[in-house]
Amino acid sequence: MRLVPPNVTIKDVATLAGVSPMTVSRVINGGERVSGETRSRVERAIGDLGYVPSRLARGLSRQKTGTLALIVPDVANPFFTLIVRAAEAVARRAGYRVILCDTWSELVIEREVIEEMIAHRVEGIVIAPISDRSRPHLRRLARFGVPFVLVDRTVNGIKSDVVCGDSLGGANSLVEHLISLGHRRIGFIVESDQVSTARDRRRGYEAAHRAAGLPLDPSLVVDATVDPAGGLAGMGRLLALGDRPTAVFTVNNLVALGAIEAVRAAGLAVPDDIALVCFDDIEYASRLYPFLTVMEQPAETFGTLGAQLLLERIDGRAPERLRTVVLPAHFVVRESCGARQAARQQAVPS
Amino acid sequence: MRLVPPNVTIKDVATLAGVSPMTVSRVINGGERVSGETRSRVERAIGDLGYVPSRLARGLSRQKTGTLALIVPDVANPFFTLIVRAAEAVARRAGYRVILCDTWSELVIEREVIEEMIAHRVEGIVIAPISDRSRPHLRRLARFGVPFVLVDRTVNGIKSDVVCGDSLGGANSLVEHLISLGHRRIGFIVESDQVSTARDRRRGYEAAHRAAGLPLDPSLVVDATVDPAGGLAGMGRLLALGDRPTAVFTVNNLVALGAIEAVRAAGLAVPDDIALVCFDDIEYASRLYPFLTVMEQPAETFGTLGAQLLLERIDGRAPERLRTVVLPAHFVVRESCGARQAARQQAVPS
DNA sequence: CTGACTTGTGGTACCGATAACACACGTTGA
DNA sequence: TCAACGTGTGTTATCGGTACCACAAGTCAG
Repeated sequence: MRLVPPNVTIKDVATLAGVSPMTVSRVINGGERVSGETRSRVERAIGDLGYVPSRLARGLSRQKTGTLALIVPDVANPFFTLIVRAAEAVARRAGYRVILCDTWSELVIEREVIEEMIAHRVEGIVIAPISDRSRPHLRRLARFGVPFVLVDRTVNGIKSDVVCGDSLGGANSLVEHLISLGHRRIGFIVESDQVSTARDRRRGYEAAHRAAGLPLDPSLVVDATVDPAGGLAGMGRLLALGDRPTAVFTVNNLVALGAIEAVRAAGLAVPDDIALVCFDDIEYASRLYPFLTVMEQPAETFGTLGAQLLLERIDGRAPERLRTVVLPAHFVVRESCGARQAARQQAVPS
Repeated sequence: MRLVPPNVTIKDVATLAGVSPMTVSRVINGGERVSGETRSRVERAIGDLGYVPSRLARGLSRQKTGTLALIVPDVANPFFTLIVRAAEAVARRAGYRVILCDTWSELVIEREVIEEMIAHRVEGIVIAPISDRSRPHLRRLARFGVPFVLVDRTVNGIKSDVVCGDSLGGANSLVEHLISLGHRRIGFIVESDQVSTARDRRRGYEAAHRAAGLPLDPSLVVDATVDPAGGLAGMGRLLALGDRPTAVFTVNNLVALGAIEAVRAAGLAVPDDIALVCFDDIEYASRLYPFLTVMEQPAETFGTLGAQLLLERIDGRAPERLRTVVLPAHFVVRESCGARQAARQQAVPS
């Protein structure tokens, strides 16, 4: 097993097959008029030399790379992982290669990554942006004429195709549910208003209160980072309130995990002392222990649709106007909200 | 906000700045002898035109891309997700860009992806291969002189740097633990012997039996796919045995989830009727519900070390000989093995 | 029989950058 | 005063492909 002599090029193949590079190129790219005999001679040469055409050269001369980028704030977040897989599958089936980028929810990295993708001359991008502060990065994409689709989050001041969930309606339903269970002081652990989903869920939270004629107590709404640590801290602050909430809504599942830890650390229990609901499911956790009452979003569909809209835009199959797809969320009642417990107690009156 | 005229090139910048393209190139790449005045003129031109150098062209002319690939069988598996994040962080800090590829545990896709990465002229690859059947793909990498590091799994017949866990020792400890709890019939749900980790864990399972003088019953070892569905099916078969096991060891965490479902579906409980242990933790699930007794592997370290070994190899800083790093696993006792329950009963004798 | 058309192939320029060398200027020291 | 050198910049060729046109040979209709 000899090492391939550094860089077999199309010329080497051409020489060995006794044809011009142009003919080799035709064989590689299929179709085109090449006689069967020549074709097989070239194919043999390719095999013998172990030739793999350079995407760099091809991209440069064709002026297109056949590559898309997929940018998310956190691949380790199961929600984004699902989006990524689905989008990649669609892109691959359409013959595109996909570069996956993780911004770690850091603006600086997001900027670098986007710049990098422009440099790579990707033909389009599916991106779950970090927040409204991503605006300059997206503007830059627009300036370069790189088509992009926003998934999960919109960005103020950016017009583009969008696939997102019904954060407002979903939050409204979750909080409504808590209210219907008799809760009057409902905490909300949420991230910065710079993130569209946080903003919308906050509006849903407020709408549900107004609809029920409940007052809005600002001290019940706390800001946090979107991870278990944020949930831990956020719930800590809520529990420290003089008049603490009897139920809490967290902006997503990871925050909920931290919140539960805080409740337990305080010697309390979910849902007995604090009822809990949140957005997004954690598939693996729910299989092991179907506990969290959640507003489940169809993550794969975000990815699938995002990629499809992008492909249509790239191919020019898309309509002129920009499209916004809002996917409904699915309410899953389990233990953490206390509804089942309440039902059981009702069924067996003491 | 005007659209950038299609493709600003180094020539456009040169013209606007009144210099040659070569000088622009010098400015872009820092260092080099360029007068301060010229430099700032060029920089202004770059800014005005919104110029971003093409990586394609640069890669082609420099004959190196500054890009690494990261290939895993399943990004949605939390274990691989952690590896990916860690490896990417290391590579990024070293100034490399990273292309992440998911093979979906399918050989065909793995082959395509590897071919694709050769075409992209990546400078090195960190790969968690699918199984021994990945051998031809890796051979091809070797043939092309693309350095690669195997993580998590080795491949028969492939020599390279490797970072893996102590599957043999870990499995041995897990099974030993079950035996020490009094179990005599211990099931094992595992994937094909073509996967090195499965092979090693099987050897550990057998070693523990031999050390304890227990017989090996082949009917207790069942093959399954490495996901919850596999666990469900595998446990189903074990439960159907006339003389069913009292404890089960599953090859990883996802399989364990399915196995638990099967136990529950049969109207039984873990650990009361069936004790359960497995490899790999699921961070999010364990936070919510610290239930599974696991052999936890330092996933991030797999990624960090894998990337480091690769970078050293690329830079020629690595020693001639190939290195194999075996990372110890960490035994975490929780509820699913029944040890705590046993301890409690012992503490409070009836 | 001839001109138009098809088929298979080659030649040349070019995609956008950089490597390697060339060269026009000071500077400097003997 | 002049050779040797350093500095800043330009020229040319090249990386590995493909687009576009040219062209020879064969086919076909009128």
